[in-house]
Amino acid sequence: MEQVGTFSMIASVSHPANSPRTQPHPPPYLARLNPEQREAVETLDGPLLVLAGAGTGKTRVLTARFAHILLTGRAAPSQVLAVTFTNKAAREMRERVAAMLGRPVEGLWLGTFHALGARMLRRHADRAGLSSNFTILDADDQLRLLKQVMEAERVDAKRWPPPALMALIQRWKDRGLPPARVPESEEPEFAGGRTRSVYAAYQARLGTLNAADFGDLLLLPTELLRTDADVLAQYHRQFRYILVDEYQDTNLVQYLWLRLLAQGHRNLCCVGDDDQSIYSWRGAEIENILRFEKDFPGAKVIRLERNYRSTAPILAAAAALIAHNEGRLGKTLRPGAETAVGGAAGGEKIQVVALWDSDEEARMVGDRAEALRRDGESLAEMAVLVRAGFQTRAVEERLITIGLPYRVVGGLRFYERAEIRDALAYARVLAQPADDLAFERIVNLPRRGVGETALRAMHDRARAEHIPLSEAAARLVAAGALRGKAREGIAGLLAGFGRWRGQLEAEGHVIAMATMLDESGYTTMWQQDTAPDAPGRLENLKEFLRALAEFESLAGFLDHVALVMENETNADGERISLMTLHAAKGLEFDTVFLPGWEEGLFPNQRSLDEGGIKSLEEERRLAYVGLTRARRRVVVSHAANRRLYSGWQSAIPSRFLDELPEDEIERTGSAALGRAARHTGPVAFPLQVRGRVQEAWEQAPRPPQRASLTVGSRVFHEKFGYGTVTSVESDRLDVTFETSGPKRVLDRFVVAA
DNA sequence: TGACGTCACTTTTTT
DNA sequence: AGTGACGTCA
Repeated sequence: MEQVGTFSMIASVSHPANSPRTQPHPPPYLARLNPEQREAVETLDGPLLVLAGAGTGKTRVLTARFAHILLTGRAAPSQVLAVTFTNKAAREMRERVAAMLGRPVEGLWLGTFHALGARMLRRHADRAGLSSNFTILDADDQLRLLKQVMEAERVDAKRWPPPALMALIQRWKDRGLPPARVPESEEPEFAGGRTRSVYAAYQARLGTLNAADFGDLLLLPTELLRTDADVLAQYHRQFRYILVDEYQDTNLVQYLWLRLLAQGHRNLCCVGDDDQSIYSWRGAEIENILRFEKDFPGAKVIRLERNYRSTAPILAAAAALIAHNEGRLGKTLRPGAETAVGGAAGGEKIQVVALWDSDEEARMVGDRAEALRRDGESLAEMAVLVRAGFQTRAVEERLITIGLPYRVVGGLRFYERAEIRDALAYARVLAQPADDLAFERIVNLPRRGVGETALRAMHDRARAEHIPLSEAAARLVAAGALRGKAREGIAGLLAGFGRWRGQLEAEGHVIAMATMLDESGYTTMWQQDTAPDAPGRLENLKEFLRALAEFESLAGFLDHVALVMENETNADGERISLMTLHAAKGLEFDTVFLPGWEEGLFPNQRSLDEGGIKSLEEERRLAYVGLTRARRRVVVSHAANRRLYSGWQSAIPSRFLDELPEDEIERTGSAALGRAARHTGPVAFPLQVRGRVQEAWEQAPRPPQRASLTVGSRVFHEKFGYGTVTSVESDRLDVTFETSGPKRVLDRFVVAA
């Protein structure tokens, strides 16, 4: 995009008129908007909700609005608060705003909820009982800390799984509840009714460690704004305009934080799409967006419904699907004036492919992707979007076999690998000797003969004298309280940290870090490791140092790591993308494959068990997100049998398939033709049975004496072989198979033996 | 302290 | 099937 203005424009634009609409020649960033978009950009005063459907130009509106605020002189960059959900979105907005203004913008409060929360918390750390260089703990550290606290509080970790308690605490934090505010009535039947005291102890422990967990980054600032009128007033003065992206994904504490900040000027603009709310499991409350007009009286609501991304059949299918949801604000996507490809009338139908098993499904995806590439389509414009991460594996294997380049997005993340976390722990101890969690991780890594006994001694001493672990270790060494290897090992490590800190001062963080990894023996440990992945880990460590070198200080780097847990997107070469539906939100591709549309998997059974109808609606929104990622072509598929753990599981087609409009889809597939099709080759046959795959399924070999199947019946299943029925529940049978163990199958897939 | 065997569990999604 | 937690043994 060409540069549209500079700050020299500000003067000329801001003075003469408050309403830019009255100007004869609107600036280019306004001219290219449709009327609704333009209204969303120009409605600056008061609360505003922009309901932006998929592909309706949401990002364009947000950035144009941002630029508009600055260019009309309504506010300086530092007076606008812009919140996104992901780091990627924040980066994008920053770049686009800079492009519109024609230069980089300094002093912006633009970032993710967590990054901005952290920034605020560092400013006022003392008021939250922390010092400003507090450590941000990741999920792993949180859990380890909680386990320690549970032990100290004598809560049996065997009976009460720590992850469950962690989830409980996080949920409280998501709702803006510090320990003191959790009502007694919410004490669950868990941990012997002591969850709240464990929570309190956990928070206290965080305080002594000078650490905050992810939830605290929002909880503590919100608590601060709530209780400290001075701080609140300070931010009211500062933030004249507030912009929020993906509002449908906010949780309660994020809502409270925003509401407190918005009380000042009431210029709050939230952009979101209730049909794309897919994070309730993480505490997001779709009610936030549904309630907006009540929460902010006098709010204006603008709907963006013109979709410039997808073909008409895709939009029709998505609209029909999402119409099955009850709790919606209501909004229908329709093709925009100049629909990208195919025009409003044209466009390929949605393809629904029925396969025999997940292997065949993977083959279908690979073959079709390959065929499309032969026709000249770019692999970079194709994506396979799945419900659950494990589904990518089958596809990956197939893509490797046929040699089609792919990348898994959001799979294993760089900063979660063991060697990187180890290196980070070293870095943390270097930066903050009091970081007990990090110290504990590396004190015996590589092995230094520090076992349970030595560790316990350190813990005891630390607790008794209220000092960090590393300090306790030093005193134990000095007092000669440790023996043999442990003593030497710890003494050597502590001496090392002394040197490395000196080096940090003198020669900078990169040199110090590299020396530390070498001298501590950590690098050597991997060099001597004969495991096949050891060289790769060493390579990762080098990459770690490269990443470190891009930051000015160790502290800056550590913050980045905690908050920007992204995997480096090495966008080298053309690759088809594999990712979960969640990870795909906000992206778009020409061709989208949606495998695994089966009951139990999608909609996901576990999700349904937990949340009932609400969860079903969320699953449906996930399907909606999947469909609307596609510009030109969607291939949905489902398999009758899926590899699960070590064995196979049979499944029936997803109910979502029945919710797609028959006119917009084309059903093909080999599954319904049964065994014969599998032996005649990979060709996909159109079903002849009135296009209804469901009916074709029912034509599959069916036991004539179906009704006679009872507990104890001996049956035969195509995939699992012989077995005995252990229970019958309408058309579902539990069968213990002789070779593959107990399975739940549909009666139509077995015959009496 | 560390090596080895057994066992249960996994697969929903992640800032 | 692959993994991690846990117990037993040298």
